[in-house]
Amino acid sequence: MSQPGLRERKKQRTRLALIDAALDLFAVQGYEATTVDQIAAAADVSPRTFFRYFATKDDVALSLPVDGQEVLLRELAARPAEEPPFVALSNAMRAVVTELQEGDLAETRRFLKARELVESTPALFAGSVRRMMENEQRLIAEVARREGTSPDDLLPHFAVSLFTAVARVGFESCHPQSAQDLPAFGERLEQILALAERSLRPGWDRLR
Amino acid sequence: MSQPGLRERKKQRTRLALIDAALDLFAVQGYEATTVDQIAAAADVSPRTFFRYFATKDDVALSLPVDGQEVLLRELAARPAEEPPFVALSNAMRAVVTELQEGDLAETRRFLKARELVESTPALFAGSVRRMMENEQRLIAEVARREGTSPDDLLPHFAVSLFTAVARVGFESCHPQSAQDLPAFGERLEQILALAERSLRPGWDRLR
DNA sequence: TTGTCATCTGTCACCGTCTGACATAAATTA
DNA sequence: TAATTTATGTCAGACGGTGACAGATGACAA
Repeated sequence: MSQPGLRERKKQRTRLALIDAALDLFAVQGYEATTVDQIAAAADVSPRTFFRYFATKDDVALSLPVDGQEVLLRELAARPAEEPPFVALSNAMRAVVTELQEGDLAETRRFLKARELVESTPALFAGSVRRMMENEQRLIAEVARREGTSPDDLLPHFAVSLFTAVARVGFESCHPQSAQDLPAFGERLEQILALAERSLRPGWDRLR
Repeated sequence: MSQPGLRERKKQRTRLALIDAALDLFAVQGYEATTVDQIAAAADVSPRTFFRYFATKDDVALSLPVDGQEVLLRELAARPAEEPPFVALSNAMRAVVTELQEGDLAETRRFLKARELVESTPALFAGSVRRMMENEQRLIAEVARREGTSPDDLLPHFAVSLFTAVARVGFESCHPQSAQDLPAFGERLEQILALAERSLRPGWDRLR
């Protein structure tokens, strides 16, 4: 019943072992105080192998949140074309949160752990922001495609930039510890989206 | 007439020498291909001394833009209390651009050079965003102080986050090459601020 | 089962960033 | 000029990250 071969399963196992080992060590000793050698030793692989799975040290903590960005992009592409950019982005984000709630428990726990760590570690936070900005370009491209405008057009940039700003503010002071607290994510999201709606003029994100 | 002593002047000179050497080398060879040793050699100091002036390699390229952030904060504090947050932030930014136009020519040239480099180098751009986010906290604190609310309050976060998003979009595709093109900055700023005003409801950034 | 092939892994050597410690040289002050 | 700061150079080293090569291991066909 296991689609992937032994080799592939082994790879996934060491990948998760590295992530878990890193997350634990980071939580106990702090990010900077933990060396790649320690992570590799804890996961029972050579230091060189670590870098075959993750390009940089922060990648190991950021890989899960980055996957989340990927999901957001996928959900955005799935939204109907009638929805204006900001609405589509909002609904895509709602779908991501829902997906997180319905996902595997261990996976959710890992994600929360990683998020907590990233939020409280400046170096990791910086890396996270960097990847978010890279992804922002792809969000802009997708919005431009939906709206039938050029990616150089100001509106997609403006809409996406505003949306990420809103989302960032919404989640920055929301720290669910366990998977039980997860609905807090959804509530917080609705709260901040409501505030955004109160602040923005109707139809601002679509040309008339 | 020179207020600071010889020692202080010498320090400023090597500091500028390091910045100029770095900016030149970065422009010619690229950021990653340039080593700290090369920069130090070009500025005629030991590599160790480089790190006494700049904590990291990217610091040397980012120090000027970071100074700009400092100016923004100072100008914000100088705005009258009647101005709502977003207006005060806008006017503070206008003041920064004006200050840049009226400043020393060589200084302006350096700033433009650094900005161009940061914009086109992912690693530097990431560092730039990181520092901007650190500064964002101070902007939030200042807005909260002006409005007499807690820094934990959602509104200062929201207002500052929206403003930086707007500013970022406005400047991202504006690349004045020489000091002559500098008015383009101001025009671009007015353009994006007008778009923001069209998109936001009047009075959104202040409690009623 | 066996042998071939592709792929993953460990070892080694290396470069570049960044830091602590110590000695030296230069500027400041008396 | 002598004494005291303070900046700088030299040195050694930790850590992140990479290329190259060899050996181990799973995939696959005969």
